Amino acid sequence: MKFDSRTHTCGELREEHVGQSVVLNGWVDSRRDLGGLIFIYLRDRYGITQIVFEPTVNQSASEKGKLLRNEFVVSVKGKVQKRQEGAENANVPTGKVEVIVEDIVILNEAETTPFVIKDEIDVSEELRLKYRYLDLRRPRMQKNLTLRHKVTQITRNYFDKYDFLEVETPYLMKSTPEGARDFLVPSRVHKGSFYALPQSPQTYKQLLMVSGFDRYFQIVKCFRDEDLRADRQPEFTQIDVEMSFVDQEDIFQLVEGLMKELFKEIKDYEIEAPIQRLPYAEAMEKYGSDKPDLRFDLELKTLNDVFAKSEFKVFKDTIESKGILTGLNAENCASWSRKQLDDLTDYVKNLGAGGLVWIKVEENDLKGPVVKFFEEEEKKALIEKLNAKPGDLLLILSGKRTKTLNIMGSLRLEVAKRMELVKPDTKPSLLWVTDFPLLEWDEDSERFYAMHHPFTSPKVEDMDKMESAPGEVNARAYDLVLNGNEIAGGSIRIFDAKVQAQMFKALGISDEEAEEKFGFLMSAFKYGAPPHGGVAFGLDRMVMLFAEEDSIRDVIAFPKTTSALSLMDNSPSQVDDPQLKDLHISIRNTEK
RNA sequence: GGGGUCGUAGUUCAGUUGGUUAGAACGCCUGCCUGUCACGCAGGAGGUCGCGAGUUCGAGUCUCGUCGGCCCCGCCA
Repeated sequence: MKFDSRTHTCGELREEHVGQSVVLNGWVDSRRDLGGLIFIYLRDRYGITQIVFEPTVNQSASEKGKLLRNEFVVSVKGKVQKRQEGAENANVPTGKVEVIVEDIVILNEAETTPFVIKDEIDVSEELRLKYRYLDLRRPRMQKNLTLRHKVTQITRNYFDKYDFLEVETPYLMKSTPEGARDFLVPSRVHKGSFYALPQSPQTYKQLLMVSGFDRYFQIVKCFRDEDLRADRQPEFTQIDVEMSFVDQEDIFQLVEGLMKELFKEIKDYEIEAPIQRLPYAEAMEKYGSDKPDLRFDLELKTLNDVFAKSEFKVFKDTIESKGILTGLNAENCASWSRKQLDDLTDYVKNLGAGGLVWIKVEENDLKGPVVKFFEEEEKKALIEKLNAKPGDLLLILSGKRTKTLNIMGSLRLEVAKRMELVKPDTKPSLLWVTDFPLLEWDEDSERFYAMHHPFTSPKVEDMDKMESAPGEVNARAYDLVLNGNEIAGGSIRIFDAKVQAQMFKALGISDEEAEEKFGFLMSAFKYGAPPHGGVAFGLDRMVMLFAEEDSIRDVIAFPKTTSALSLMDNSPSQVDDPQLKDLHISIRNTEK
């Protein structure tokens, strides 16, 4: 059904329309004024169509055509005609036809835009963000937002198909002590009190389970007041899901089904099912990451055994202090120059490593600054362990276990990038990382923090260690990883008030505090809470990966800069004193 | 909070050792042009070198500060 005066869009006309009278509306994308004859590319979100002004057809229309400039908004009426022999344009889907203009209305003029509305243009992101409404006219951005829409539509249909209800949860809620910094909203009615914007609807969706809405989902904004990154914005969108009477396997099935549909519909790609799984401990040791990119191997090997008796001081100290020696084999990279190796060394040093040991494998020997400290046996064992052959480059890091593995994980990605291991036709890698530790020790505050969140259920078999050895307890938590990006995470939740109390205790949260902050949840659990669990997807990241963009900013209509500013509307901004007064707020003097 | 990097015409950039009037391409404006599609040709306009101090006879260039973009560490249950 048509809702406006257009008969067709600018992406629609083909040879079959030749002879038809049409009305097109759109923006002037470009003009080629040949004097008498004028060609205009007319653009809307569906495509581009060439319209032609010929003085002999309509003198006054042609005169108006002369006035057109880029980004003018026009409505044209005319006849579709086949383009002349040799004048077709194969680069445009509508390239075999054109519209000969009989009448034109200039709906609006446009000043010269700060940048040309074209995909190929090279313009700073700063300017794109300032004039976001113009940036969004570019086909690339239109494509990205269309893709985003498609992902949410597929998602809604998928969950609807399986009886999930989309329920909206509040954006104004109670501030929580754990987790990210909250965005606060001052209460006008209640002097000195604040709402917080949700970091996620976690507690609400659990309460919905208690209420008997056994299958819930919501595509929902979440807010975290932390520093930004290419893949982190202060407000972002989650596909939030929760189910009752389920275990981990059920969630895996559900998610797999959704991923299958998304990949099929969007990339026309059949994912390999079941999605492979990797326990957290193994992911860390083999790939130095809890979200490993498995599009390539480059597996890390722990070398403590190889150098158990080493006299090389760095290795010896590491082994004595129960640290880790981890190495990887960059195959056929022995030809890397001294400068390249220095760059790699700087790379790991910037991440906090003491240094980088590099060894080039030659026909009959190893070569590198520290090889002289190695015994023959060690060399042999090293070659065997890393499966090294002449021409390979071996990289070794040593130090505290977790930190060193993390740095090695980053180095692994850097090396893969330099080796160009990911090619355009490389298959995507989807995997579940499972068996996360429940708790994480924080050196600074000398207490445990929940690795996932404080409502995550411990593994049944680890339950007895909750008091004796909380650091060794694993969680019924899982992350979905796509090409080295965490795109979803979830867990089976605690649904027993007693276990929840144990958890708060392990976190060093007093009964009083637990009651004050989460009393409503604890209380709800007393009235018949079903076992439940769920998952939440980072929609922005997922769309970013499908769109093959490097930043989630490119799949968000109006994103913030890395300093959390909106360059378009200049927010955040100061507000008038009366407004503050209403909210019982005064600004502290922060002058230096 | 910290590290890196960038900021010069509308845009993307060049600008030598600190030295005459800060350049190019694209865009824009004017004229010519009836088959262009990166149209072509001829001409023209357009600059607070992010901002503020300092050094110097002289600063786009050196120093310090500051604002902003991007990437990363910390942070992100």
